[in-house]
Parts: sequence; structure tokens; C-alpha cells
Amino acid sequence: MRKQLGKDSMTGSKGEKTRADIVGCAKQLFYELGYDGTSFSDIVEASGLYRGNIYHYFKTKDGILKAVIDRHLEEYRVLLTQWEKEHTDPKTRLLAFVRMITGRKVDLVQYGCPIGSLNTELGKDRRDLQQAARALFDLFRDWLATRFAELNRGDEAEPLALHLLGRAQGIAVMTHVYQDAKLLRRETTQLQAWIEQL
Amino acid sequence: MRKQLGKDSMTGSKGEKTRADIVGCAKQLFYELGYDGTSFSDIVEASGLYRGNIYHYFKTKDGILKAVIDRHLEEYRVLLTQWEKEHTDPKTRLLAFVRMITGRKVDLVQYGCPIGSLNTELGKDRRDLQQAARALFDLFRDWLATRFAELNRGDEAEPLALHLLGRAQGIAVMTHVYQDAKLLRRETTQLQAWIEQL
DNA sequence: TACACAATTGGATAATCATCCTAATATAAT
DNA sequence: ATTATATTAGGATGATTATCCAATTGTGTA
Repeated sequence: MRKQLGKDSMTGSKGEKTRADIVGCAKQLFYELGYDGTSFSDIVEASGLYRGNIYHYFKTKDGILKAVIDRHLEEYRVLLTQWEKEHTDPKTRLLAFVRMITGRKVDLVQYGCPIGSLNTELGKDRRDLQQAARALFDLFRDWLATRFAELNRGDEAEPLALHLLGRAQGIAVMTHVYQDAKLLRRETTQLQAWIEQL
Repeated sequence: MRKQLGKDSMTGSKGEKTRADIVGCAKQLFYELGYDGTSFSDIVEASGLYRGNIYHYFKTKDGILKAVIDRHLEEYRVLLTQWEKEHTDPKTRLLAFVRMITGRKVDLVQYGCPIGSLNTELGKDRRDLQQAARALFDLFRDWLATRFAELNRGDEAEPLALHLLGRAQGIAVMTHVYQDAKLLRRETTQLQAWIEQL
């Protein structure tokens, strides 16, 4: 019954739950208030834990952000895998990406794109952290590029993926700035048409 | 020789220059570091003035931001008027908008879109300030819509303007995130083609 | 049972933040 | 020259920030 290998393989389930709670609270707060806009005290309050306890799991606020980014990565990976299981047609898979945008309409109107706004904020003065956050863009870029490759657009696959990602980002920014769900609907419809006509 | 009416009508040119310097420094700092990322001390250092002196001109940091937004508005208004003077064809005028993007390539790669990133940041927790910053989007939206109206796209003028703005924002985000000038070039070329084919 | 370590408690700390305050000095009008 | 106001000088203030630390409690293992 020894599991002495990794130090985090089989740490008490109690601690793992606490750790996950911290990441969950921080993830939501960073989304709603921004990374810099979220204070350590905010995380303390939202989680209902003590300051020291949180520092037992994370040495710095930056460390929490890294964990939040990892959580995002895990969740989006699950989502992408799910889309691949649900659909086989490349275009339909691409449409699932667009459907994710419309599905998160309410949050997009209120807080913008979670990964876009995070990268925009960190890109200003914390380029070290932005590099970590960029992995989220890479994840979608690669997945989308694979879909375009499935459509036999081999050499244009990556540019097309970046184009689609950019379109989505633009829609997210405009939707957030104008708090306009109609705009989001109109633009995503155009995006769907663009995919179908590929 | 009395000008007792407005308290700022004809304040000494010395003070007006100081005020303008403060706004100029803050404008650049807010762009490079973000609003929250810029401390009052940063403005003090960059301007070479004393703290109290800056507070003589602006009661709060928020007040400085409002002045910075106004400065942006003035400068962009000049730019838009200039484009209208330089070109008469609506499409050529729209292309001037796209050329602005490519012309600011270096800054876009490094700091993103000044008005987009500002709105994204303020939209998180300071919706009151975001409302003021949104005026910058309105300025471009209205100007672009007028161009589409010139192209006899009356009822679609505003949606088309928002679409073009969104495309530009998306390009700015992607260019900034990936620090990739090539991407910017590729996407703006597509945007030009879209305008010409209208 | 005893021991080692994980987890929690609760407060302290130094730095930084925006803001405010009182004087001193310059500038212009009377 | 005198008064009033605009401007500059420089420091003080209290709140908030991220981070740290010592003491205590829980928990699974030898």
C-alpha cells in the first residue's frame, strides 16, 4: 500500500478537495474581476478558508493562476474530445466550436471571453504569465487546425484555425463591450455560414 | 481683459501644458501597463512632477483616465477627418481604417489595441469607466457606418460597421497574444479583399 | 499507541497603493 | 505695491496589497 512515487499521487483526498476548491473559486474570480482585480482576500472570502491555509497549497498568487490555467486546459480538453466523439464530419465539429460561443452568451456579454481577456490582461505587463495563458489559445488553434486538415486544407490549416479563433475573439470583445447578445447572434450566424461554405 | 466666466477658459498656458503632459504620460502608461497596472507613482516618475502637483490638476486617478479617454477621442477624430479629406471613395476610406492597423503593427504586437484592451480591462470590474471608454468604439462605429451608408447599405450600415470593428479587434487580440506580425499582415490582407468586394 | 506529516487556524508584516494636506513660490490683476 | 489666484514643493496618511510565520489540530501509518 505504498504510493511513495510522486508527492502528489495520493495525497489525502481532503487536501485535494480543498486545493480544487481554491482553484475553482480563483478561476471564477479571475474571470469576473480579472487577475489583478482579484485580491488574495477575495479568494479567502470566496473560498471560506483561512489565508494561511491557501498558502499551504500555493506559494504565490501567480501559482494559483498557473493552476487555474491548468484547470481550464483540462476542462477544454474534455470538451474538445467530447466534440470529436459526438461528431465525425469536420464541418460539424467546427460548428460545435461556434455553438460553444452562443451557448455561453450570458457570460460573454457580462465578462467577455475567459481566455481572451486573460491573455489581453497578462500581455500588458506580465508576459511571463501570458506565455502560460497562451497555451489555451494553442489548444484551440491545434484542434481547429486538425479539423481544417480533415477538410484537406493541409497547408492552410493553421492560418485558417487562427482566422477562426480571431473571428471568435473579435465577436467576444464586441459582445462584451456593447453587452449586446443580438450582435453575438448575428456574427455567429455569419461564422456558421462561413464554415458551411468552406 | 477679464475672462471670469469659465474657470478653465484662459488658465495660464503654463498650467495647460503641465496638464497636457500629465495626460500624455498617463495615456502611454495606461496603454503599455494597463490602467490598473499603472500606479500613481508611475505617472509621477514618468512626468517628472510632484505628486501634489498632479493632484492639483486631477482629483483622482479615475479623473486622469477620463482625460486620457478624451485625448484619445480628440486624436482619433482628427484622424478620421483627415481620412475623409484625403479620400472621397467610401471603399478607399474604409481601407484607410485597415491601413491604420497595419501602420501600428509594432505597437499592436507589443501592447494590443489601445481602445480594445482598455475596454476589456475596464469591462471586468469597472463598468462605470468602461462606459466612458466605450465612446471610443462608438466613434469608430459611427464613422464606419457612415461609410457603409455611402455605399448604399443603409439598413445594414451599423451591423457592417460593428462587423468590421470586430474583425479588427480579433486581429489585434491574436496579433498581441502570438506577437506575430505575419498573422496581422495575412488577416488585414483578407480584410482589404473583403472591403473591395463589397 | 506513538509518530510523522498534512491540514488548518489566526494573526503579523512590510511594501505599495491612491489620496490628502500644508506651505512656499510664482504670476497676473488691481 | 498689494492682493488674489495658479502652480509647485514635499511629505504624511490610512487602507489594501501579497506574503509569511508560529502554533494547533487532524489523520493515516509503523
